[in-house]
Amino acid sequence: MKNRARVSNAVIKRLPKYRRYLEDLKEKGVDRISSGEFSKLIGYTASQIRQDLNNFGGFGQQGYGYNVESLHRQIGIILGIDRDYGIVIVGSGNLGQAIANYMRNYGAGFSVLAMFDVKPELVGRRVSGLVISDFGELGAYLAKNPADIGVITTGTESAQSAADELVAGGVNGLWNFAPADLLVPGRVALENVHLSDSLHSLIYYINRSLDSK
Amino acid sequence: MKNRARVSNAVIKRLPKYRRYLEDLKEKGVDRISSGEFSKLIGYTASQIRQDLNNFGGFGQQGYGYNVESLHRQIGIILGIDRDYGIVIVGSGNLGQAIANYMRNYGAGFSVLAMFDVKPELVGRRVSGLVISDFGELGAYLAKNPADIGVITTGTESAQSAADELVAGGVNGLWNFAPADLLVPGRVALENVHLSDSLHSLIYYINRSLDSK
DNA sequence: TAGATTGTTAATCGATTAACAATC
DNA sequence: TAGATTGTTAATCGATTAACAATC
Repeated sequence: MKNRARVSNAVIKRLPKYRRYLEDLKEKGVDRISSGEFSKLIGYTASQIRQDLNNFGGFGQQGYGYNVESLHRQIGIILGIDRDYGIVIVGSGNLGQAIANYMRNYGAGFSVLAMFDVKPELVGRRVSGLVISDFGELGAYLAKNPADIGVITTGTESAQSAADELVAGGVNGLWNFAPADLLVPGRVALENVHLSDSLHSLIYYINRSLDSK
Repeated sequence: MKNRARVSNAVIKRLPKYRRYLEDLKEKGVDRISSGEFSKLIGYTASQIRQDLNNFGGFGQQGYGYNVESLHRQIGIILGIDRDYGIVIVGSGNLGQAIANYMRNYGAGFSVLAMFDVKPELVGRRVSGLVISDFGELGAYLAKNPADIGVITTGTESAQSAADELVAGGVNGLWNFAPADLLVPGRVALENVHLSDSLHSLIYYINRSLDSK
């Protein structure tokens, strides 16, 4: 067990954004940045930026700031995106196909290994070079070809059973797009993309700003 | 200007989840629930549930709890999903098409009015009964057909100009799927679905649980 | 060296939880 | 009425911001 103090969820959720901005800066040829300049760009306080980064070590240098290239790489390592992940997608409708494409064109880092669906009319179809398999074959497939991440793009009613099969098959994380709160053992990471919840809060904010006019 | 005290973002983000669980309960024929029972189900403390709901009024009744059907309806009204929204989608690749389908099959509440793209090979194509138009026509279209919400499923580089056109065309909210932080005037609501950020934090948690084994 | 800027501790702010009087 | 459970105030907890000594 690695002795890393637990870092708050709020910090983790900001890391990808830091990395995204550092990538931009890198592309623009900027090679150093202070927490003050970074603050103006990204919209977090300088204090928060320094505090956040210091959860993982002292990446800066007094009087200089942070080296863009090196910090970008470090955050990649902290997140763990410096290695490859095998992906399996369950639910091969429109959304599943879009995610398959998204991940295949992501650049390095993700290999979409297989796609599954229960619907006979989808099984056998080709999506960006992959043939959709029957959901019933998922267990046997994972036994032979271990995967890191299971993507759930099924309907609500099938989401939990998809999760169960994926977990039984040994995946370490689930990326869930179904509007359901899945039950998974503690060892399995779960990240939800609840599109309908997101849309609902958008609508709240639309009406709030309409109200105040 | 409606005199509604500002409710914290954390509360708003929980409202759709409350509603989702109430919908389930309604379907199961449950007609009342106490904050204590609800707590066990949804995983928030009873205290938080009562506190959250009381931001919008006293929906409960001492000694009884909350009426499921009525609370479900009330939260819908608070969110503003008791009326219809016209949607325009900019970016008609895989993700845009998936979202178009998603919204068209959402049930009531959303009308996807039109879809746009810059790519000539997409323009003219048919997606679930809609013909994709050229992005250049967006301004003229919105002038004739006002829309409430603009969905941005373009690439990163086109996202800001898509946002600008949509805002100029009078939409009240943007649902942004591009990995970019858009600049929009205060009157326009903005909700981001940063898939890559979500995926990156999933990967962090996968590695953290692998570490601690 | 002097100036800039970090790393880190202390202060503040906001959100969550606990407690309990009000009341159905 | 008695019991249950809310609405709401007070206490706690955690996250953000401010301040500043350390140091490049």
